[in-house]
Amino acid sequence: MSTRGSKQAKAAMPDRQSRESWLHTALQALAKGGIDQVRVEWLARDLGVTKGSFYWHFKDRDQFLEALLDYWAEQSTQTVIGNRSYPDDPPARIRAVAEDIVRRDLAGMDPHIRSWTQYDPRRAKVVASVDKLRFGFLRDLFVAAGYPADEAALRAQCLYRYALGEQFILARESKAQRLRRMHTQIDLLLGP
Amino acid sequence: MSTRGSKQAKAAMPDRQSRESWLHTALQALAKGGIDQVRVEWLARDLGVTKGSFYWHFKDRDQFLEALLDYWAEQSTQTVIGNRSYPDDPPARIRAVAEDIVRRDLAGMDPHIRSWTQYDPRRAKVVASVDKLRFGFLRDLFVAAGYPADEAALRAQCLYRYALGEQFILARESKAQRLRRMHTQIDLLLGP
DNA sequence: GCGTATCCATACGCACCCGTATGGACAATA
DNA sequence: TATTGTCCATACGGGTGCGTATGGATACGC
Repeated sequence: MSTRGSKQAKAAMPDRQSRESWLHTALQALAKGGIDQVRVEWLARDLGVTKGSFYWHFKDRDQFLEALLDYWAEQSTQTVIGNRSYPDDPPARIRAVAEDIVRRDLAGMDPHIRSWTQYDPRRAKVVASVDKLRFGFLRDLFVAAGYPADEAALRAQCLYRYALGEQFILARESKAQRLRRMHTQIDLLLGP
Repeated sequence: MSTRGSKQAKAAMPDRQSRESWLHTALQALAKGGIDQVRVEWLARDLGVTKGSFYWHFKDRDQFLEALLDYWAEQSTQTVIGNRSYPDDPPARIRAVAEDIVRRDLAGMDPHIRSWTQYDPRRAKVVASVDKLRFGFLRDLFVAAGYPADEAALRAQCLYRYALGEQFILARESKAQRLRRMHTQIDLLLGP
């Protein structure tokens, strides 16, 4: 079936799986259809192995899902904070960061994550910490743009909820349309 | 076990189920834990009957879920449009409607709905129509407040996404805090 | 070469949930 | 009372996904 056993396989596509390769595949599955798409045997099929591998790396599905949530938190905070170089001009910075949020690979994952974790206090805590971190990053941008603390927080909260809500609007729009509207949106927030 | 068979049962709690009582219970289950909480036998247990009733009212689970989505669409649009009496003053109207959105019983359902329907074109169409209707309602409010069409649409889109995103923030906040922030938010949108 | 550790394949039992088949309880009607 | 229609209980088959038990394959240290 697969190229299993070939010794010239690239290091990027190894036969032996790691914890992270399982988590990565699970995130893909989660992004496509929610948490109930994350099934052990389905992930195994995607990876070209059997679940024997899964139960070697993880105790059970519950512990795996906990690890998956932490993995998502790590990925999504890294994406926002990122070490990318943003412009120095504060308004341009805000625009660039907002674009990154819209463009990022994790787009569309949030509804699934939040639907999954909404009524589980332990999991909700992880999501809340991610929200706090991402919001704080945005707020600091508005502070850098010259707004006082409370004004900056208000505008950051608006922008964050806007970006979050944007993911859930299922209207058939191009990414360009979304970006253009977000620019107008930011102009409104940076205005008075 | 239950009061099954008592003839003095209120009409609001009948022994015999209807299509709507199944759909209502399913919405409750959906709001609590997503679409995978909507299981035939679990709903039956909640209703105090067996699934024999379910399969008399519905063909199968798939058709039931289609009906459930339509039921949600009907409920949520009715909640927004509602025949409630809102103030005449446009800004006060906007505030009142926004409060209703935050306060409404359907709060917290959207993430589950959107996580469920995101990658199903037929279902996404239903959700998109709900978005369109709710957005149009908000936009008309801003038009009534004196904004030109494009400005009104921009502000309505911002407010709608804000309200949508608000549902997904899992931070431990009181409803009062959320309402207060939304008021400040609306003031910002009504400002310049 | 030998043992050991790492990682996966295979096979199995089990629980859960869907859908069906069949009959029974109850009400309305004649 | 007899009959018919409505609604539900019970029992069953079948599929699916979780977790385990066990052995095999490969790599590495000695």
